[in-house]
Amino acid sequence: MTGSAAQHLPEALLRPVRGHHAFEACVEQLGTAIRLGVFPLGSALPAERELAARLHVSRATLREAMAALRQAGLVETTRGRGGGTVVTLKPRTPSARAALRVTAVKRQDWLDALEYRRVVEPGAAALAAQLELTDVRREQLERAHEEVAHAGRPAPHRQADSRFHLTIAAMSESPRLIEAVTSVQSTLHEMLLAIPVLDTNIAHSDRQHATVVRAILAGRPDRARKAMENHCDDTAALLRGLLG
Amino acid sequence: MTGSAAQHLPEALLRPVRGHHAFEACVEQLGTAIRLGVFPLGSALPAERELAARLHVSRATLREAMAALRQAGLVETTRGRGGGTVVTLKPRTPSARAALRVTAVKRQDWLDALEYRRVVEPGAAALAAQLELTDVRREQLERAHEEVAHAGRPAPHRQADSRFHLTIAAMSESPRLIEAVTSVQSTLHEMLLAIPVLDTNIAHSDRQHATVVRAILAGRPDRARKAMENHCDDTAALLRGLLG
DNA sequence: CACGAATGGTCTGAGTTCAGACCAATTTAC
DNA sequence: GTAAATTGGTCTGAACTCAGACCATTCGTG
Repeated sequence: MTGSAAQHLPEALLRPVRGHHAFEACVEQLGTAIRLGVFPLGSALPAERELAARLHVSRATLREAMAALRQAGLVETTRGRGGGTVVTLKPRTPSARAALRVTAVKRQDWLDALEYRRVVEPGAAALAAQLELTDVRREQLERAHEEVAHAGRPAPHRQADSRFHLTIAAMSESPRLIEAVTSVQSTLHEMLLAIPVLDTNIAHSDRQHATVVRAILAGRPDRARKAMENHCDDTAALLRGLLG
Repeated sequence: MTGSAAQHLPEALLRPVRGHHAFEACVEQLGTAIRLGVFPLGSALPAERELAARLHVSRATLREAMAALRQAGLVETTRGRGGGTVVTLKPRTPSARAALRVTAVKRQDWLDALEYRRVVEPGAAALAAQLELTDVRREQLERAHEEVAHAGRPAPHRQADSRFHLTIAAMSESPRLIEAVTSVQSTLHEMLLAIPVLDTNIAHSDRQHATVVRAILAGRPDRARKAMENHCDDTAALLRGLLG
């Protein structure tokens, strides 16, 4: 028996091979993107055929998802050339009531997301700082940062914050990291809807954003990572506190 | 137009909603686990009903996957009580010939995996070091480490190395990190099959493993992370060199 | 030996997903 | 104003996946 030491591994490793049905996954991904502000209010989603191709899903399945989003009031659709599907969802304001329904499993998942975030977001920031960014990219980053500072409170600010973090992830140019940050921001967004955070922290948070941006633009990976770690730590401490 | 700055995000963010069909995903996950040594030669897989439940897949689908693994010679199955499915695959020795078929896309994916690894594995090591490990866990870690040092060359050593890294990930107790490390080790394994590495590096690698283990057992997160970063950097440099 | 328990093997009917062709509405180009 | 292009809307038959019941084989227990 060569490998009895591996006894504990299958236990930890075997995980669901995929989450749920294809159309549910589409609803979730598109809904999340809309709520995070990747597709802001009034903007158009890609055409069905393109979207289906992007998500590796048949058009029929994608359309089921679109119907769900339409029914939920997130988007509206018009036909013909120049038509398409447009975002109609106004950013929601956090409500404390949702916090009551937090199960133990979800709580555990949220805490895990905070740990994970503190690994992947600083990693993405460091990677972004390490690359030679084009002028276009540098501008995108500065723009995303400005929008956070100038966004209204509280819902638009939340979306702008998500976009800021996702923009940094995109700068890393690592598909795996981009996916990791997207998934973690989605969970974070869910948490923040259930656990409203006070305005007081926003100024602090914005100062930390500025530090991260400076480090990335200056090409200082270690500094960028450290700055993002501080930011994640502070946010996490706040959320863990409110989670009890 | 509130969010024109987000123009670049959908481009980077929209990703396939799921990889492939369920049974292909099962084949991949189980095949990977077997090749990585999570299920060593001669060990038994969990019973079909349990595996199906674990992978969130119907038994019918799981059985299709099992049939594929059986046909590929990775496992053998016997019936009746005390029967089950047993691993028959001997660890493969790397062959240089496979390297010829590396497409540009795959090459890009491999390089991404190296970047990603350098983020998630040090993160997992730090998290593991930060937790209060039970005696059982400490022993599992030491055991996994010893096995790497004592494993035969080259294929069993490769498996033991995977198990070692996966063990550290499991110690982090973060489902997201465990999945990240599993996925990255799978890609790494694929790379190492195509790009054989010389024995010379193994001694160096083992010394780095020892440093990581010491830091984790001593409860020094920063030290553990740094040590794992060095290890990832050295492995990555080697592989990038051989990839050209 | 007989029975129970655990395992893989088989079957069925319903629901999901797919690829692709085709229809309908609308705007743009000429 | 007409034609082309682009978009969403609809339909079909095949393949995949599911849940669950039931069968066959083997081992341990009494």
